[in-house]
Amino acid sequence: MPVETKAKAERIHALLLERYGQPQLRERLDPLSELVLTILSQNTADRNSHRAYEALRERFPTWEEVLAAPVEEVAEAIRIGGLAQVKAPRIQSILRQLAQEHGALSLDFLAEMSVEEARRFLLSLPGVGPKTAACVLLFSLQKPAFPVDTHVHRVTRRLGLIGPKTSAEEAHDLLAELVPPEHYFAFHVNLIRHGRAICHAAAPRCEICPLAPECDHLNLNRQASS
DNA sequence: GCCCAGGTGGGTA
DNA sequence: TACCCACATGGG
Repeated sequence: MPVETKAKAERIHALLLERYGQPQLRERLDPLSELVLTILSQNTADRNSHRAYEALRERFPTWEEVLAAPVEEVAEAIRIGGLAQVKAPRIQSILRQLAQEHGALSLDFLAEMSVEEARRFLLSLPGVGPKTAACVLLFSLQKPAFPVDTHVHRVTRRLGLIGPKTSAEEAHDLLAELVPPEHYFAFHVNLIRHGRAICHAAAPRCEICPLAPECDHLNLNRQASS
C-alpha cells in the first residue's frame, strides 16, 4: 500500500472527525448476540434489523429457545427485518453447530483466539461473510478488523482510497492496512455517517470526493495547516 | 407504485 | 474466477 494513500486515509479520518466527531461506543454485546444482530442487519435497514433482533429476543429470551423452536416460528419472529426465510435457518444452523461442537451456545471462546483464527472460525459459519465476521471482531471482541459495508465500499472508492474495481471483500484487508487499528472504529462509523449524509447512493458521485474538487465538502484539497 | 435501505451463497459461463 | 441473481420487508 503506497505511503501517500495511507497519508490520505489519515487526512480523511481527521476531516471526518472534524465534521462528525468521535462516535460513541454503543453498549457492547457478547459475540453471539453481536453475530445474530449483524446477520439480521444484512441487506436490511438499521431500524428493521434492530426491530427484528428485539422481537427475536423478546419471543425467545435464550438461545436455547431459539434453537429448539420450529424454524417457521423463528422466521416469524424476525419477519420485520426481511429475508427471514434465509436468516432463520442460518441462525439456527449456527446455534446447532455451537451446541454440537462446542457444547455451549456462546462465542466467548473467540476472545482467546488470534484475530486470524477467530475470523476463520466465523467465516466457516453459514451466513457469515467478511462484513459480518469483521463486525463481530471489531464491535464485540474489540479485535482489529475493518468491516466494509455498502457505504464504506462506495465512499472509499469515490475517495480513491481503493481502486474503482476493488470488491467489498477485497476492501476489508486493504482498508485495514490504511489506518492504525485504534482508528478502525471511528473511521468505520464516520465513513458510514458520511455515506448516509452526503455521499449517498443516489448521488452520482460523492460531494466530498477529491475527484470532484468543485464540491469538496471536507476541504480535502486545502493546504495542510502544518 | 417506485426507489431506497443493504450481504451472502448458489449457480452458470 | 467472475459475474448474476435470489432472498423479503418497511419507510419516504
